[in-house]
Amino acid sequence: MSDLLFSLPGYALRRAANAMMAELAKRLALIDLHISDASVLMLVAGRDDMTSSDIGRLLDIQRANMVPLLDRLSAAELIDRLPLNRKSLAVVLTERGRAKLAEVMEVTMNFERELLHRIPPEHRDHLVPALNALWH
Amino acid sequence: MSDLLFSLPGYALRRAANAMMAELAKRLALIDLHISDASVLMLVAGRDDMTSSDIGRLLDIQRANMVPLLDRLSAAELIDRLPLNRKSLAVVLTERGRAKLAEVMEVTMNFERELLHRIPPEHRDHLVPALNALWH
DNA sequence: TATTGTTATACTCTATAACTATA
DNA sequence: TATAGTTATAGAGTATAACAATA
Repeated sequence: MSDLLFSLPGYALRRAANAMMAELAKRLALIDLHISDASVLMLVAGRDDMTSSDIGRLLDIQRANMVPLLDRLSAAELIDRLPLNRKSLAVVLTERGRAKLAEVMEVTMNFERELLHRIPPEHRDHLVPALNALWH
Repeated sequence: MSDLLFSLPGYALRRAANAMMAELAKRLALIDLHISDASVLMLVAGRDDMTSSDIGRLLDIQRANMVPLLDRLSAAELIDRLPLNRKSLAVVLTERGRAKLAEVMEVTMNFERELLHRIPPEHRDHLVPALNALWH
Protein backbone atom coordinates (compact mmCIF):
# COMPACT_ATOMS: atom_id res chain seq x y z
CA MET A 1 0.00 0.00 0.00
CA SER A 2 2.87 2.37 0.85
CA ASP A 3 4.46 1.69 -2.52
CA LEU A 4 1.15 2.20 -4.28
CA LEU A 5 1.07 5.88 -3.27
CA PHE A 6 4.40 6.54 -4.98
CA SER A 7 3.21 4.94 -8.21
CA LEU A 8 0.14 7.17 -8.60
CA PRO A 9 0.18 9.82 -11.37
CA GLY A 10 -1.60 12.29 -9.09
CA TYR A 11 1.01 11.91 -6.38
CA ALA A 12 3.90 12.20 -8.85
CA LEU A 13 2.28 15.32 -10.30
CA ARG A 14 1.96 16.88 -6.86
CA ARG A 15 5.55 16.15 -5.83
CA ALA A 16 7.01 17.25 -9.16
CA ALA A 17 5.06 20.51 -9.09
CA ASN A 18 6.06 21.21 -5.47
CA ALA A 19 9.73 20.57 -6.20
CA MET A 20 9.61 22.72 -9.33
CA MET A 21 7.80 25.58 -7.60
CA ALA A 22 10.22 25.60 -4.64
CA GLU A 23 13.21 25.79 -6.97
CA LEU A 24 11.69 28.47 -9.20
CA ALA A 25 10.60 30.53 -6.18
CA LYS A 26 14.20 30.53 -4.92
CA ARG A 27 15.56 31.75 -8.23
CA LEU A 28 12.93 34.46 -8.64
CA ALA A 29 13.50 35.61 -5.06
CA LEU A 30 17.01 36.60 -6.19
CA ILE A 31 15.37 39.27 -8.34
CA ASP A 32 12.77 40.10 -5.65
CA LEU A 33 9.77 38.49 -7.34
CA HIS A 34 7.16 35.91 -6.45
CA ILE A 35 6.25 33.30 -9.06
CA SER A 36 2.88 34.96 -9.69
CA ASP A 37 4.61 38.34 -10.11
CA ALA A 38 6.76 36.91 -12.89
CA SER A 39 3.71 35.37 -14.60
CA VAL A 40 1.92 38.72 -14.59
CA LEU A 41 4.94 40.58 -15.99
CA MET A 42 5.21 38.07 -18.83
CA LEU A 43 1.48 38.19 -19.48
CA VAL A 44 1.13 41.97 -19.79
CA ALA A 45 4.39 42.48 -21.72
CA GLY A 46 3.80 44.44 -24.92
CA ARG A 47 0.12 45.05 -24.12
CA ASP A 48 -1.80 48.06 -22.90
CA ASP A 49 -5.32 46.65 -22.56
CA MET A 50 -5.16 43.96 -19.89
CA THR A 51 -7.23 44.63 -16.77
CA SER A 52 -6.75 43.05 -13.38
CA SER A 53 -9.82 40.90 -14.02
CA ASP A 54 -8.46 39.78 -17.40
CA ILE A 55 -5.19 38.71 -15.84
CA GLY A 56 -6.99 36.88 -13.06
CA ARG A 57 -9.12 34.94 -15.52
CA LEU A 58 -6.11 33.92 -17.62
CA LEU A 59 -3.92 32.91 -14.68
CA ASP A 60 -6.73 31.44 -12.54
CA ILE A 61 -6.29 34.00 -9.76
CA GLN A 62 -9.38 35.41 -8.02
CA ARG A 63 -10.09 39.11 -8.60
CA ALA A 64 -9.77 39.74 -4.87
CA ASN A 65 -6.33 38.10 -4.78
CA MET A 66 -5.08 40.21 -7.67
CA VAL A 67 -5.22 43.30 -5.45
CA PRO A 68 -2.23 42.61 -3.17
CA LEU A 69 -0.33 41.15 -6.13
CA LEU A 70 -0.70 44.29 -8.27
CA ASP A 71 -0.12 46.50 -5.22
CA ARG A 72 3.22 44.75 -4.76
CA LEU A 73 4.24 45.26 -8.41
CA SER A 74 3.05 48.84 -8.22
CA ALA A 75 5.02 49.54 -5.04
CA ALA A 76 8.13 48.23 -6.83
CA GLU A 77 7.28 50.60 -9.71
CA LEU A 78 7.19 47.70 -12.18
CA ILE A 79 3.65 48.46 -13.41
CA ASP A 80 1.37 51.44 -13.94
CA ARG A 81 -2.38 51.41 -14.05
CA LEU A 82 -3.96 53.49 -16.82
CA PRO A 83 -7.70 54.16 -17.15
CA LEU A 84 -9.33 52.26 -20.06
CA ASN A 85 -12.70 53.83 -19.25
CA ARG A 86 -14.35 55.13 -16.10
CA LYS A 87 -14.60 51.61 -14.71
CA SER A 88 -11.50 49.65 -15.76
CA LEU A 89 -7.76 50.09 -15.46
CA ALA A 90 -5.12 48.68 -17.82
CA VAL A 91 -2.04 47.13 -16.23
CA VAL A 92 1.06 48.21 -18.17
CA LEU A 93 4.79 47.75 -17.63
CA THR A 94 6.86 50.76 -16.60
CA GLU A 95 10.39 51.34 -17.88
CA ARG A 96 11.59 49.57 -14.76
CA GLY A 97 9.05 46.81 -15.37
CA ARG A 98 10.48 46.17 -18.83
CA ALA A 99 13.99 45.95 -17.38
CA LYS A 100 12.75 43.51 -14.73
CA LEU A 101 11.02 41.48 -17.42
CA ALA A 102 14.38 40.97 -19.14
CA GLU A 103 15.70 39.50 -15.86
CA VAL A 104 12.60 37.33 -15.57
CA MET A 105 13.15 35.98 -19.06
CA GLU A 106 16.75 35.06 -18.33
CA VAL A 107 15.88 33.26 -15.08
CA THR A 108 12.85 31.55 -16.60
CA MET A 109 14.48 30.35 -19.79
CA ASN A 110 17.47 28.92 -17.95
CA PHE A 111 15.16 27.23 -15.47
CA GLU A 112 12.86 25.72 -18.10
CA ARG A 113 15.81 24.45 -20.12
CA GLU A 114 17.29 22.74 -17.06
CA LEU A 115 13.88 21.31 -16.18
CA LEU A 116 13.45 19.68 -19.58
CA HIS A 117 17.03 18.44 -19.51
CA ARG A 118 16.33 16.39 -16.39
CA ILE A 119 13.71 14.37 -18.25
CA PRO A 120 14.95 11.32 -20.19
CA PRO A 121 14.87 12.19 -23.93
CA GLU A 122 12.30 9.52 -24.80
CA HIS A 123 9.74 11.09 -22.41
CA ARG A 124 10.64 14.77 -22.87
CA ASP A 125 8.30 15.78 -25.69
CA HIS A 126 5.30 14.09 -24.07
CA LEU A 127 5.27 16.05 -20.82
CA VAL A 128 3.65 19.32 -21.91
CA PRO A 129 0.91 17.68 -24.06
CA ALA A 130 0.10 15.28 -21.23
CA LEU A 131 -0.04 18.08 -18.65
CA ASN A 132 -2.12 20.31 -20.90
CA ALA A 133 -4.69 17.55 -21.27
CA LEU A 134 -5.16 17.73 -17.50
CA TRP A 135 -6.21 21.36 -17.28
CA HIS A 136 -6.98 22.85 -20.75
CA MET B 1 5.38 37.04 -24.69
CA SER B 2 1.91 36.29 -23.27
CA ASP B 3 1.74 33.12 -25.35
CA LEU B 4 5.21 32.11 -24.26
CA LEU B 5 4.06 31.70 -20.66
CA PHE B 6 1.45 29.14 -21.65
CA SER B 7 3.99 27.10 -23.58
CA LEU B 8 6.39 26.64 -20.65
CA PRO B 9 6.67 23.18 -19.05
CA GLY B 10 6.93 24.74 -15.60
CA TYR B 11 3.73 26.71 -16.07
CA ALA B 12 1.86 23.69 -17.48
CA LEU B 13 3.08 21.63 -14.53
CA ARG B 14 1.84 24.23 -12.07
CA ARG B 15 -1.60 24.57 -13.64
CA ALA B 16 -2.08 20.81 -14.08
CA ALA B 17 -1.11 20.15 -10.47
CA ASN B 18 -3.41 22.91 -9.17
CA ALA B 19 -6.35 21.62 -11.18
CA MET B 20 -5.69 18.05 -10.08
CA MET B 21 -5.31 18.99 -6.41
CA ALA B 22 -8.51 21.06 -6.39
CA GLU B 23 -10.49 18.18 -7.87
CA LEU B 24 -8.98 15.55 -5.56
CA ALA B 25 -9.49 17.77 -2.51
CA LYS B 26 -13.19 18.04 -3.37
CA ARG B 27 -13.61 14.28 -3.63
CA LEU B 28 -11.70 13.55 -0.42
CA ALA B 29 -13.70 16.23 1.41
CA LEU B 30 -16.74 14.01 0.81
CA ILE B 31 -15.15 11.49 3.17
CA ASP B 32 -13.90 14.24 5.53
CA LEU B 33 -10.22 14.01 4.62
CA HIS B 34 -7.54 16.38 3.41
CA ILE B 35 -5.19 15.22 0.64
CA SER B 36 -2.31 14.84 3.07
CA ASP B 37 -4.54 12.81 5.44
CA ALA B 38 -5.22 10.32 2.66
CA SER B 39 -1.51 10.07 1.82
CA VAL B 40 -0.66 9.30 5.44
CA LEU B 41 -3.37 6.64 5.72
CA MET B 42 -2.06 4.93 2.58
CA LEU B 43 1.53 5.19 3.76
CA VAL B 44 1.07 3.63 7.20
CA ALA B 45 -1.36 0.94 6.06
CA GLY B 46 -0.22 -2.51 7.14
CA ARG B 47 2.72 -1.17 9.13
CA ASP B 48 3.37 -0.68 12.83
CA ASP B 49 6.78 0.96 12.80
CA MET B 50 6.36 4.32 11.06
CA THR B 51 7.07 7.36 13.21
CA SER B 52 5.84 10.88 12.57
CA SER B 53 9.36 11.82 11.47
CA ASP B 54 9.52 8.86 9.06
CA ILE B 55 6.24 9.87 7.45
CA GLY B 56 7.38 13.47 7.15
CA ARG B 57 10.61 12.47 5.45
CA LEU B 58 8.81 10.22 2.95
CA LEU B 59 6.05 12.70 2.12
CA ASP B 60 8.22 15.83 2.32
CA ILE B 61 6.29 17.31 5.23
CA GLN B 62 8.21 19.12 7.99
CA ARG B 63 8.19 17.42 11.41
CA ALA B 64 6.49 20.48 12.88
CA ASN B 65 3.70 20.32 10.30
CA MET B 66 3.04 16.65 11.02
CA VAL B 67 1.72 17.57 14.46
CA PRO B 68 -1.64 19.16 13.47
CA LEU B 69 -2.04 16.56 10.71
CA LEU B 70 -1.71 13.58 13.08
CA ASP B 71 -3.78 15.38 15.72
CA ARG B 72 -6.57 15.62 13.16
CA LEU B 73 -6.38 11.92 12.27
CA SER B 74 -6.20 11.06 15.94
CA ALA B 75 -9.23 13.20 16.80
CA ALA B 76 -11.15 11.33 14.08
CA GLU B 77 -9.96 8.08 15.70
CA LEU B 78 -8.35 6.94 12.45
CA ILE B 79 -4.90 6.41 13.97
CA ASP B 80 -3.34 5.41 17.26
CA ARG B 81 0.15 6.21 18.46
CA LEU B 82 2.02 3.36 20.10
CA PRO B 83 5.39 3.73 21.85
CA LEU B 84 8.30 2.18 19.91
CA ASN B 85 10.72 3.16 22.67
CA ARG B 86 10.86 5.94 25.25
CA LYS B 87 11.47 8.51 22.52
CA SER B 88 9.45 7.50 19.44
CA LEU B 89 5.82 6.71 18.67
CA ALA B 90 4.55 4.47 15.88
CA VAL B 91 1.54 5.72 13.89
CA VAL B 92 -0.86 2.83 13.30
CA LEU B 93 -4.36 2.61 11.79
CA THR B 94 -7.28 1.93 14.10
CA GLU B 95 -10.19 -0.28 13.08
CA ARG B 96 -11.95 2.89 11.95
CA GLY B 97 -8.79 3.95 10.14
CA ARG B 98 -8.75 0.71 8.13
CA ALA B 99 -12.39 1.26 7.16
CA LYS B 100 -11.59 4.84 6.12
CA LEU B 101 -8.64 3.57 4.11
CA ALA B 102 -11.00 1.40 2.06
CA GLU B 103 -12.96 4.56 1.19
CA VAL B 104 -9.72 6.37 0.35
CA MET B 105 -8.74 3.58 -2.01
CA GLU B 106 -12.05 3.72 -3.84
CA VAL B 107 -11.93 7.51 -4.27
CA THR B 108 -8.24 7.48 -5.21
CA MET B 109 -8.38 4.67 -7.73
CA ASN B 110 -11.40 6.13 -9.51
CA PHE B 111 -9.73 9.52 -9.57
CA GLU B 112 -6.40 8.27 -10.88
CA ARG B 113 -8.08 6.21 -13.58
CA GLU B 114 -10.07 9.23 -14.77
CA LEU B 115 -6.93 11.36 -14.66
CA LEU B 116 -5.01 9.01 -16.94
CA HIS B 117 -7.98 8.68 -19.22
CA ARG B 118 -7.93 12.42 -19.97
CA ILE B 119 -4.43 12.10 -21.42
CA PRO B 120 -4.17 11.18 -25.13
CA PRO B 121 -3.04 7.52 -25.34
CA GLU B 122 0.21 8.32 -27.12
CA HIS B 123 1.37 10.51 -24.21
CA ARG B 124 -0.16 8.54 -21.33
CA ASP B 125 2.68 6.19 -20.41
CA HIS B 126 5.27 8.98 -20.47
CA LEU B 127 3.73 11.18 -17.78
CA VAL B 128 4.81 9.38 -14.61
CA PRO B 129 8.40 8.70 -15.77
CA ALA B 130 8.76 12.33 -16.87
CA LEU B 131 7.35 13.66 -13.57
CA ASN B 132 9.48 11.31 -11.49
CA ALA B 133 12.60 12.59 -13.22
CA LEU B 134 11.72 16.04 -11.85
CA TRP B 135 11.75 15.14 -8.17
CA HIS B 136 13.27 11.67 -7.55
C1' DT C 1 -28.21 43.11 -14.73
C1' DA C 2 -23.46 42.04 -15.09
C1' DT C 3 -18.81 43.44 -14.34
C1' DT C 4 -14.76 46.00 -12.14
C1' DG C 5 -12.08 47.05 -8.41
C1' DT C 6 -11.81 46.71 -3.73
C1' DT C 7 -12.02 45.43 1.47
C1' DA C 8 -12.26 42.13 4.89
C1' DT C 9 -11.67 37.66 6.39
C1' DA C 10 -10.46 32.89 6.97
C1' DC C 11 -8.33 28.57 5.92
C1' DT C 12 -4.68 25.60 4.23
C1' DC C 13 -0.03 24.69 3.38
C1' DT C 14 4.49 25.62 4.30
C1' DA C 15 8.91 27.18 6.68
C1' DT C 16 11.82 28.34 10.67
C1' DA C 17 13.41 28.65 15.26
C1' DA C 18 13.54 26.91 19.70
C1' DC C 19 12.72 23.74 23.47
C1' DT C 20 12.63 19.11 26.09
C1' DA C 21 13.65 14.44 26.29
C1' DT C 22 15.83 10.42 24.57
C1' DA C 23 18.91 7.72 21.17
C1' DT D 1 25.87 14.75 19.19
C1' DA D 2 21.95 13.66 16.67
C1' DT D 3 17.12 12.69 16.58
C1' DA D 4 11.94 12.73 18.06
C1' DG D 5 8.15 15.24 19.26
C1' DT D 6 6.34 19.52 20.12
C1' DT D 7 5.11 24.69 20.41
C1' DA D 8 4.83 29.06 18.48
C1' DT D 9 4.84 31.89 14.66
C1' DA D 10 4.96 33.88 10.13
C1' DG D 11 4.52 33.94 5.18
C1' DA D 12 2.29 32.70 1.02
C1' DG D 13 -1.64 31.07 -1.68
C1' DT D 14 -6.36 30.64 -1.98
C1' DA D 15 -11.58 31.14 -1.31
C1' DT D 16 -15.89 33.64 -0.20
C1' DA D 17 -18.89 37.41 0.77
C1' DA D 18 -20.00 41.99 0.30
C1' DC D 19 -19.86 46.78 -1.33
C1' DA D 20 -19.80 51.04 -4.54
C1' DA D 21 -19.27 52.53 -9.11
C1' DT D 22 -19.79 51.77 -13.90
C1' DA D 23 -20.83 48.92 -18.24
